[in-house]
Amino acid sequence: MQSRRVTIRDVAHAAGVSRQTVTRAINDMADISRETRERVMKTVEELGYRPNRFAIELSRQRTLSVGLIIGTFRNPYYAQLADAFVNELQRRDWQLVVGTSERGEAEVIGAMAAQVDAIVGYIDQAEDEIAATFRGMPIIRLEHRATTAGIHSVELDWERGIADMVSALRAKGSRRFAMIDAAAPEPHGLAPRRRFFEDAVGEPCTVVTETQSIAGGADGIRNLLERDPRIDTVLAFNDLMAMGAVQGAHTLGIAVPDTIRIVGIDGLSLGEAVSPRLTSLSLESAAVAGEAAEILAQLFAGGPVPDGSLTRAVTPVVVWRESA
Amino acid sequence: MQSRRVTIRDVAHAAGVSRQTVTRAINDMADISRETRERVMKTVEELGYRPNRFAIELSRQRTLSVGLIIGTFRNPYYAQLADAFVNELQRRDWQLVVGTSERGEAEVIGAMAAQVDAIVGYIDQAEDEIAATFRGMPIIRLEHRATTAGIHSVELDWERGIADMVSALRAKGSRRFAMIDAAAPEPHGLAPRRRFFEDAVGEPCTVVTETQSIAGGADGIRNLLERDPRIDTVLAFNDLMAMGAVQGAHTLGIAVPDTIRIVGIDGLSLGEAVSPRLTSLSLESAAVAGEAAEILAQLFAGGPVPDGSLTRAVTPVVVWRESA
DNA sequence: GCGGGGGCCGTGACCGGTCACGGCCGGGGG
DNA sequence: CCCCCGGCCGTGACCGGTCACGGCCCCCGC
Repeated sequence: MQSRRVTIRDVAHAAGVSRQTVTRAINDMADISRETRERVMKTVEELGYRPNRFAIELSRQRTLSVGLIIGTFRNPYYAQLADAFVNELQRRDWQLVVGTSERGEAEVIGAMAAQVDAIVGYIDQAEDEIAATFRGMPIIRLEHRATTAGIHSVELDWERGIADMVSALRAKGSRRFAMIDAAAPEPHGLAPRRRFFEDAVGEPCTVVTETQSIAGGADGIRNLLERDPRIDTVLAFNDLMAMGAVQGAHTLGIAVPDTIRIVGIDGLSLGEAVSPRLTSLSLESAAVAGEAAEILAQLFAGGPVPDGSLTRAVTPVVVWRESA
Repeated sequence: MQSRRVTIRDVAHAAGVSRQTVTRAINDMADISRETRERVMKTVEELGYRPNRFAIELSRQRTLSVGLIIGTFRNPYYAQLADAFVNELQRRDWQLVVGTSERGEAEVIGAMAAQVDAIVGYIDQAEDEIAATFRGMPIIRLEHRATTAGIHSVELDWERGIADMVSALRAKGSRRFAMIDAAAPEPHGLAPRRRFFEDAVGEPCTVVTETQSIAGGADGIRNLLERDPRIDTVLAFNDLMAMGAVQGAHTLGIAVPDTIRIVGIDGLSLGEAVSPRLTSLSLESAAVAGEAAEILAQLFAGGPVPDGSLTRAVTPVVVWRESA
């Protein structure tokens, strides 16, 4: 392991050429003869030269890394979202640096701000505060529409997604709806799930509140059935709870989806692995990542960006599998 | 949105001082009066100045970002590993950029190499090939011991971990062991699971092979019991399959862990959420991340690094919950 | 009155690349 | 024979910060 990094000057000296010629060789540029290029490349090889990324970016002024802020990878939804972003950004040759808001969102964003060209993710802090702290830094908020100039967003159209789901369920014969809500909603204002569900169903429906876990889902369906045995369709707060619910139904000897339909929210691919395979209102992480990337591209292009907020919406759509 | 980035020179000019004074103000350095500092900071605020990270790193020569290569976030184990790395690196003020080897490991590593100061992760490529391509770049292989000079590793001591697990199980009364193996082992040579399990058990035990999913786990326990009804302990290839197995046992009316003990492999926190809570041979992702970080620190320190490979081992340890 | 030290600030070089430009040389057309 | 052009290569400036150093001024002590 060499003590000091070998620079382009070292290579140039060793190969008996100028720095510029080394650059030409490395970057496949014109104005260099075949043999010179080969000689330089051989020298590069021998010296183990790796160009300094900071120097490159400094002179090229090209932008390429975006920070993603999520809650935690231990939540499968966030993991899947991260997966979507990796794929999307990888496709565009951008780098993804991830941060977890577990130990202080502000700190993480701050540390990240020095390293990335844009930040996208689940952000709780007051928008105006963020906008003030990181003026000039492109920021995209996920799930909720941004209301502050300079902060953009890709929002989820809960209202339409849930309404579509309910009417599709009705078409399949659902009549008595119920919901297993989560006890302590995460700070990101996940309330819309329940609100729009009740709106779409029209009449007030039975709702129980349980802990966000598989066990909570199992408890949920039991409590639900206790209150109203004629329920034929259950929406769970998320896929994990929905999985618990189908498991609970199974224990209770209730056929899913024949006597009771169960649908989750998230659209986790994990839902493919259970039996019956879980039907779920997908939060479309791939689409979210795609739209975010589009906004980013627009911002990076440096073209005429309205001084307000760029917003794109994706509507959740149910992926029909077996449980409903 | 300003058309061009505002630089330190702009700030200096606007505040009527030199660049160096601006630096002093920004970085809380000495040799600057209170009032000058305040004036400069106000100018910074007004102009929306953000220092260029590339310029900073170029002149400071500090290293700070490491790339993590995993299979996919859709595999909960990788997600948990990523989580552990985010936490570990965040603690050390290093940045984490992640890459997924789904669409071409070589491409991802290549793209990453230009952006990070070290690479750690699950790597399949021939080691010597990698070493040749990225000489000088610190590389840490996960799970498997590196055999090529210049490539380091933190390996999993499957042998000891599994042996300890088996003897602990024996102490609890287990006598007839069985295993639900995975049909198509991932390329990373996951074979050790079965091999060391059979070694530890001593006598040949019943093994069935199923698909890597919850449903596969359920099938597995059914098939296992068909072959040998007296089985009292089952090891599943991973936690997902183990969850399927306990679910399947439940369906069959078999008490877990009373008549049959079930343990998974991974140590997913997801196992906390099911009922009964899953006992699992934890792959200790936090420890793995920690050891990797230690190696990284040693490498970055620039001290005397042996020309061979740095290797640390972590032994899987079972987290006892309810299923065994 | 003079030397020295500390507070405060500015200048030039440098980090490691890239870019714009200019020079040299050989060959072909007028 | 001259000129021009294209292939090939090198030089200086620059990207936007930081670092080492030096200068100025004021105050204090002898």
